[in-house]
Amino acid sequence: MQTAIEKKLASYVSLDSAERLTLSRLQHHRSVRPAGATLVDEGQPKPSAYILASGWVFAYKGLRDGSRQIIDVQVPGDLIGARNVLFRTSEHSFEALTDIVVSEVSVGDLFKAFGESPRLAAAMLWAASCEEAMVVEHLVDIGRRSAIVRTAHYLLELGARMKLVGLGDETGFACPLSQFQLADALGLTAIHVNRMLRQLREKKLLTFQKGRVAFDNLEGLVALAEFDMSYLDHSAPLLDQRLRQWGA
Amino acid sequence: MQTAIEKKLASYVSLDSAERLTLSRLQHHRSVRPAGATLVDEGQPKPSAYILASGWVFAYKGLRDGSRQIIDVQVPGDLIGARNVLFRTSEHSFEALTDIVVSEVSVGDLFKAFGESPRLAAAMLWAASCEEAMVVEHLVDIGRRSAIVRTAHYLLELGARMKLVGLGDETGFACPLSQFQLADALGLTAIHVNRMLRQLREKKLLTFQKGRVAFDNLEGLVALAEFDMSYLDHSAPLLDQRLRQWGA
DNA sequence: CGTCGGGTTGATAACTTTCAAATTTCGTGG
DNA sequence: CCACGAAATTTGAAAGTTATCAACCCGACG
Repeated sequence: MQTAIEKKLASYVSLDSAERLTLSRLQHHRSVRPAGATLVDEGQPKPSAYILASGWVFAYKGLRDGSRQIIDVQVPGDLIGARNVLFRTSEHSFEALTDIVVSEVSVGDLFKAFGESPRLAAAMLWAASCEEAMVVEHLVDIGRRSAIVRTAHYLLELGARMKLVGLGDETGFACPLSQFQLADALGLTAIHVNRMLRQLREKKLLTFQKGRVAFDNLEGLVALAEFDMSYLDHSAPLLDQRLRQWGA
Repeated sequence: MQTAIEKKLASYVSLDSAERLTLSRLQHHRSVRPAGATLVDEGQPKPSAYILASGWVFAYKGLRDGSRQIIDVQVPGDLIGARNVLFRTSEHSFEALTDIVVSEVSVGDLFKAFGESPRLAAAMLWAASCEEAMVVEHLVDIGRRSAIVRTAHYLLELGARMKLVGLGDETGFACPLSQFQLADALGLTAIHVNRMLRQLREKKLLTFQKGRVAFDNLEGLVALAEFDMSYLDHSAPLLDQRLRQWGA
């Protein structure tokens, strides 16, 4: 069976069997963590990354006053800690939102894999670059969009990402975030998130209940949120073209 | 004379004369742009990056309703477009805030330089990673800090960055941002920024007037903003240690 | 001299949080 | 299977923060 990351990367570039083997070797050190487990703690150097096979993880930064800001959430197929591993100690913590299955990947193995397959490296860097684009989009979300638009936009983005790994479609997806966690991601209060969700429900745009986000009116939702998913699109053709340019 | 980027990178790792030569070769294609010029426009692929030699640039994303969010600002010594160049079309626009001097760097030259000197590559990736950490910090700023704390925090960060390239000290720095632009960076209204600046002035913490930010009471300011500059610290020792680990 | 882009200020409106409490959901032990 | 308690969701009312609207000031510039 195809793991989430294999599915995702395959949608970026076509990988041959040697590359697929390299990728699957990266996922050897599997482990299971319970919901609530801390993967990487703020401030501690952690010279390994994780590939998330199943479940959700989120990266957050805690503030002195006890509040916190969720930077981004990782869904199956995402690389965890890619940014922090290479050159910096971790600036933020990672916590499992659900029970998860992760593969620990050491920096050495990652580099070795990159050396064996430039195409694989390109696909993974592309994925990392998409995740960074999402952080930027998140910044815009929080900085300049009203609470309701922000909420809609964020849930649409999550839906698009889940669809990319086959865990969601245009009708919705399973979302384990509590309203408190959603609030920490959106820079709002849980209470206000609740009201925004009610508004969205009353407008018959989306329903978020019992751990599932249902897009009741996807078109209307996209219009409300000004959602433009180009920042996380596949663009396999573009990536392939770039690779050819560089002779990889 | 040392350019800003040379000064900055030298503070990360010690570069030998060959590496310094490589770095200076990257800065051959100098050009001057007037304030207000657009370097990279949203949505257009742009297969080159820029090294900013002097002046300020900012990256922003415009929204349909005419408002915009400034993602980050680049000060002398920063690499512009590093993120977008390698694998993605540009998600946001770059605009010169002042008259600037930039060196255009093609992807090819960049890769070649990286091949010639792993230490140089590490230093530049480190710098890029610091810039990313600043975006994350910016996200936390906007998401979870009050307007006044946010304003103080942001100006402190800019001050720290300017100090890194020798353009500022603990008394303050020259800051060409208008209150409108500061507002677009902070996710606030220019009017509200004005009030926050007044409050900071009345508390004798900082004065922002005539294009200069003066830290009237740096200690108090750091306390108010909960400013912890570790996310953009030098850490030359750490980087050197990592390099040795990898045998570079 | 008049205009124009910033900056400054006040009054009012809108949005979001805070506080308080009721209701529902869900896991656990009886 | 039911009861219980903890956690999450939901709602209302009041308070606080930030945006909007409307002026006015000021220095730069043609």
